[in-house]
Amino acid sequence: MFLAESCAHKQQSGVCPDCPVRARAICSALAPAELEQFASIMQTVTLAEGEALFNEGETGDYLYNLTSGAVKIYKLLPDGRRQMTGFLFPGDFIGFAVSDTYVYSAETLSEVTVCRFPRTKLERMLESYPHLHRRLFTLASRELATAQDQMLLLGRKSAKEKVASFLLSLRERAIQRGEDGNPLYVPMSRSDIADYLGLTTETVSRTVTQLKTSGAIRLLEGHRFQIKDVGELQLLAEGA
Amino acid sequence: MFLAESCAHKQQSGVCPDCPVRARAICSALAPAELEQFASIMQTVTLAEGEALFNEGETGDYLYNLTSGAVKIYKLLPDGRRQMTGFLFPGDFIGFAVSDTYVYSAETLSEVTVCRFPRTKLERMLESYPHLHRRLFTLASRELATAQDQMLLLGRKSAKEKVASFLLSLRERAIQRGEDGNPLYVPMSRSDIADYLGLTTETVSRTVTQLKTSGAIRLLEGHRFQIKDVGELQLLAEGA
DNA sequence: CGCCAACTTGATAACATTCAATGTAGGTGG
DNA sequence: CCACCTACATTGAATGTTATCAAGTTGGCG
Repeated sequence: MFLAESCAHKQQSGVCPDCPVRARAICSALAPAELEQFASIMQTVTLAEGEALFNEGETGDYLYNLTSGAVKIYKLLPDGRRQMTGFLFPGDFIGFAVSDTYVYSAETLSEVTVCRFPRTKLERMLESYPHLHRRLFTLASRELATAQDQMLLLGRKSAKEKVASFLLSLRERAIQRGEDGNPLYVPMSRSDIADYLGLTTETVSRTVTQLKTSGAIRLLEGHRFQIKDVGELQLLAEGA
Repeated sequence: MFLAESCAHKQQSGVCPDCPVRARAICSALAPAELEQFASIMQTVTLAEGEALFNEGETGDYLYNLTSGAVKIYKLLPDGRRQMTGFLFPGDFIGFAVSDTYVYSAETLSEVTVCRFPRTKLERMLESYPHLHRRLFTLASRELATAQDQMLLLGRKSAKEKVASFLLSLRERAIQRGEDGNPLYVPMSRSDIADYLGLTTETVSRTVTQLKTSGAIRLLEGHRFQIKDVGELQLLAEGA
């Protein structure tokens, strides 16, 4: 829960062409010359685990693109109840904004590097490169579809279905990023998972144990899950 | 659950300039000349209550803009469990697509009129008018924020908080559309509301009764709710 | 006026939460 | 290097909110 100010700010130009996540990030819509201008308004920032990128309610001065590590996005109720609205991985864009303040909080789950864009400068650049809006629209639509899947999960699935769905979606995204997804790296705590799935830590723990006992998964060292039977998990995820 | 084919298809050009929802719809991004081209690829369609605009899994041949009436958007699990992902009102856009098939179903809650756009033609038009993507991005971002609020509701709020939040958000949107929002028109059934809030019809009914008994609301004729104490409802919605 | 669907109300049950205790692993300092 | 400490995870028992099952009631529409 520390602010981003405590971290190293390195101004780096000319690194974008070699960026490992460029194909999936917003930058994929840019020609080389544009990419250079893009890089000129951007800072590469490294954050330690547990640091806040920003908090709900703060003025949204920066937008981010995650290049390594993982980030959690959440909203809070006045009494402290928390709902994760997403987990972000390399290539993901952070800070879709409708208002001038952030409508959710973002915090690192691991050491993280991000490309940070001052909002005003990025907006000015978007004026000149309208095709970037197309890219942003695509990314936002995709996130919207994910959000709708999550609503189905939160509103209508049982604890077991939720956990199975969660593991499968993490795996799916890992594969999208070019990892093999099995064993699956699960960097978030039981409590983070619980707040993502609308459950308690205890229920998540019990359910994971059930899946372990039933032989669908196996827990490995270092926050890694081995999925022993993907098909089984897919059946569980949809309530079969 | 009937298909849209059974309804009247009226080709109407030149009506857009007078459109009551233009300011809030995607069309607000268009200059008069562009609007005319827009209208030329569009059909105005009227549907009766209970008709499907499209179903999850069908090829997404059309996009829609709702001009009157109300529409429900939902996803289904294989065993029939349903999650509403949204209710749409005049001015709302239907059919943000990431794939070539619809990822949810849309069905009318009342008699409805929509502007219907063939996807391929609209996409071709988007090529020539890139600023439309900006508009689409804004609309998608807004929907994304709404979806995140809904995740918080589904994952972390009690039945009472859910119902209170629901009524307030309906009211908020009615006000945005220029209606006064009190009494509030609630065109959806208890079952629709339940599937939106992740509850059962019985629980929604009981909770509404509670709100009625506590004096926060009053039920009027014709699917109308009078909110007697907005502040009270706002407190309930956030768990105070 | 009567019928059917939607809504309400009641009794019971289940799933997940809450409260509580124990177990485990990673990191720190002696 | 090991013991300790803390945070995280697991397990257990009891409780509670909401779901389920089952009647009734209302209201809209032919």
